[in-house]
Amino acid sequence: MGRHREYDADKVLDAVLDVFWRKGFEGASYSDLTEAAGVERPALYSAFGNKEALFRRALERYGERYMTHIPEALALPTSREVVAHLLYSSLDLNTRYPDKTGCLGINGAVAGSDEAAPVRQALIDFRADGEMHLRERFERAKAEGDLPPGARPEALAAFVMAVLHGMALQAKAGFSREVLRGVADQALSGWPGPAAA
Amino acid sequence: MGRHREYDADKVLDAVLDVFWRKGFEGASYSDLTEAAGVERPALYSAFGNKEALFRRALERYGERYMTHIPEALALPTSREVVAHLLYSSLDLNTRYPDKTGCLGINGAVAGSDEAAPVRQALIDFRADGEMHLRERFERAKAEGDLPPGARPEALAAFVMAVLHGMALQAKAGFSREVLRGVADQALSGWPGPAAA
DNA sequence: CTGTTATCGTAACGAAGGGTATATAATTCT
DNA sequence: AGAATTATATACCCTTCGTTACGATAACAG
Repeated sequence: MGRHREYDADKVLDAVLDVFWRKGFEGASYSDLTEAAGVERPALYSAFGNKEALFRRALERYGERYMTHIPEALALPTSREVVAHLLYSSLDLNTRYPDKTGCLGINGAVAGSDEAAPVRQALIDFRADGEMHLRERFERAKAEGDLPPGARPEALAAFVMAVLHGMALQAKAGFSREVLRGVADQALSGWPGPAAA
Repeated sequence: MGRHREYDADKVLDAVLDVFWRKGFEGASYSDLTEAAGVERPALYSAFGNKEALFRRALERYGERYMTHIPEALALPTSREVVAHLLYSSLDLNTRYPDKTGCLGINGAVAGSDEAAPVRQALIDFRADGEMHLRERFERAKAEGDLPPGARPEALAAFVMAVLHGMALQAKAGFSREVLRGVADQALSGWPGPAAA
């Protein structure tokens, strides 16, 4: 019983996600969020909790809605294809929406006040999760002979993540798809093949 | 004539720089800055202007004090040496001070409120300046035959910057020197040599 | 219809943000 | 010494921040 909510909580979360994507956690004010969501302040609080909880929900949704290319990539047969898919699909995501370039996993928070430390840690964990899956995929590739015996899955995974994050920063800085494509190409050109010693 | 200032403006700027390095532009409050500098608020204003002007001065100083490895790298004889020096010396800088990891050029601001847009642009310009010098260096390398005729200096420069920035983010996230070394190694392993077609 | 329950909107809260007015202390010039 | 000038320090300004009380409104159960 009781009154029904007059807004669509999913749409609200999407609107909030967009704002966090553009402005990051600390850069997005509650007024920004409520205005974008078309909802009054107490509605956001009652539905999602405080700003940090709201951000975590938005990050979770980001993973579900926009990170679908990661499992897609990991399922490809060779490590080279995994990396290629990861690079080019991330490039696309980072530049697809002109009003929210880059990646929430990075834009959300890099540096900031001490109060926002838990949010930064959540983002670090978020990125570490992807890196872990990638490392495991490369370990498998190494075991399968798809990567040379001397390959270091941990280093390769960290390298791919570094390029992805670097590209995300560049996208946020306004770099064109073409330039980012050159970055991805170069990252891929040095990828170790199965034949190497 | 008039009273002498009781503090060392250079030391104050260094202290301010450290805070911005750790917390970024918007994450650093004026109280943080004055406390670290050991100086009252009006002193900062009278010496450097408002927060944005103070940040720009700090960024300028950062370039002078901490980016000395860039001209060093550019002066090396081959593009491979240039990149190697850039990667490993940046790695060192990004992890040298445990209390200010990463790079001010990135930590300073990635995303944030609309009010801070000029500061973000200043940082974008700051990074673009380094990339431009790198691209010019690679163009020279190409002309000298140090890079193959098919090499794309713009893409190579963007790639190196992407790796550098990705590593800076990883350093800020707490990655160890060893892992970052693996990233740099992999970035360098795919570098085009003079012999390629 | 009435009582209960949950949402809505207004309006406010205390805290912290960046930025200054002002009065005092220190130094130099005349 | 006295006037002019510059730095220091206290204390405050106004705005915005995240968060919440509270009364009005709407839906359901009996």
